[in-house]
Amino acid sequence: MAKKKQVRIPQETIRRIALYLRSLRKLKELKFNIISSGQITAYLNVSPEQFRKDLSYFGPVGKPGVGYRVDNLIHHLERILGIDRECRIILVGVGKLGSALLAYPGFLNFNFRIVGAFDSDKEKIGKTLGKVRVYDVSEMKKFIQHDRVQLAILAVPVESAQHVAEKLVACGIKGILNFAPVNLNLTQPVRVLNVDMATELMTLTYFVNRILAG
Amino acid sequence: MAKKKQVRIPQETIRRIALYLRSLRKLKELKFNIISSGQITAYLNVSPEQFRKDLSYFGPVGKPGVGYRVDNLIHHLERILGIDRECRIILVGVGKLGSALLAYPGFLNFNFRIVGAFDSDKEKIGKTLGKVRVYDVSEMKKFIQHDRVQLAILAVPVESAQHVAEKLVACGIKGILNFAPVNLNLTQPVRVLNVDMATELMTLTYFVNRILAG
DNA sequence: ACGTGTGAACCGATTCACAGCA
DNA sequence: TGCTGTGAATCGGTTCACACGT
Repeated sequence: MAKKKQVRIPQETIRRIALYLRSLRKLKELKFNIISSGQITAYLNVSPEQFRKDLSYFGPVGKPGVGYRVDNLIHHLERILGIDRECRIILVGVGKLGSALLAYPGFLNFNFRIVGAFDSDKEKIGKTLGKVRVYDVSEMKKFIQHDRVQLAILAVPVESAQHVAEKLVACGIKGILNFAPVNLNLTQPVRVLNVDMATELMTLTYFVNRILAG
Repeated sequence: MAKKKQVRIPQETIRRIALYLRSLRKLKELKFNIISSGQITAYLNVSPEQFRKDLSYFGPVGKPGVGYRVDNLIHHLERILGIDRECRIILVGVGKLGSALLAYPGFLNFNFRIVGAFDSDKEKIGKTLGKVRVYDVSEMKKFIQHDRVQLAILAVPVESAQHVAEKLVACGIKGILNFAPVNLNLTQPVRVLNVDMATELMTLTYFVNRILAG
């Protein structure tokens, strides 16, 4: 995955690439073979120039005067993101939200497989939700190391989030998708992405009030 | 809510203000009365300067040489975001994810109240989850207009998301928190915020591979 | 002619540096 | 002195404009 230049790649570029990929999958289903930057961005709130610029960080892939081969581009983007092979993930915290996430079909579509769920509630341990079995948190380390798991979804209550996150990092986890409404403080080289519904709603409220104010 | 200048306020500033608010609530619980920009940002991955700059868009609120009164600042930020009074929201799509969101306690903490849930499944209509009753989608308009609801959480399957979103806008909804993995195309003045778990995981995978590569 | 790829120009957000108040 | 508030400088990302390949 050779970066072309020493130029730093914006995080937003990566996020958009994930978006392009989702869109391309749909276009492929609809039997598109070749598409242009204008076609793919038409329904994405992204300009064609932005799309081409995003791709340019990773080297040429389209044909001037023609466009992009859909298959080719999908594979290219999957390689960039590192999801061209199966990514094993674990889920910690099998409450209401955690259970819902276990059933979320979107993950498998993109080569993510939840290999285990973990909780400290004896009631839940041993059960199987969807196709995923729930284990005791004390078994996390074994799992993470045996299956070379890099990513964890954290869906525990806010009180235990920091503690569990530290434990995950100690077990070797490199990326955390955090659903707990708290800022995790971790020193190790871990990447954390927060998904915070309440914060999103507050942001939305602000902008809605702006719309209504004119 | 007088904006001080004609300067456009960055969206990230608004998102961070929501973050500050969450943090301040916690500090208040811990009996802090006065805090400085350094104290509040210490655990937030935000610099004190950034914090002060963010606040500066909305006029002075702290005391030089002293800091900020926690109570005062909380109220100030709530007013900025428009959540100083109760915000009524609805939820559409009572599947696994929708049900989990109904039970999410974080909303109420910030003055959001889900006044109704909607689904097209006759099995679900009439039931009460948590304290929220599930209604037929055909009753949405009545609700939205009667309760002056501005915000909707969209948790329907991806196939119906665009259709339902259009319906919501037609009913007068001004902001949508969209959990369906699709880019909604809406022309009216509506604000859409997307929460897409698969996209987040892909982004995370990219950065984790970067960490491991050095 | 058409559409990609990309350096350059532009624009907006963050960081810096400091004036001013308690 | 300590900390806020903010113009100015810097930095990074997006947009523009166009050279090049088909």
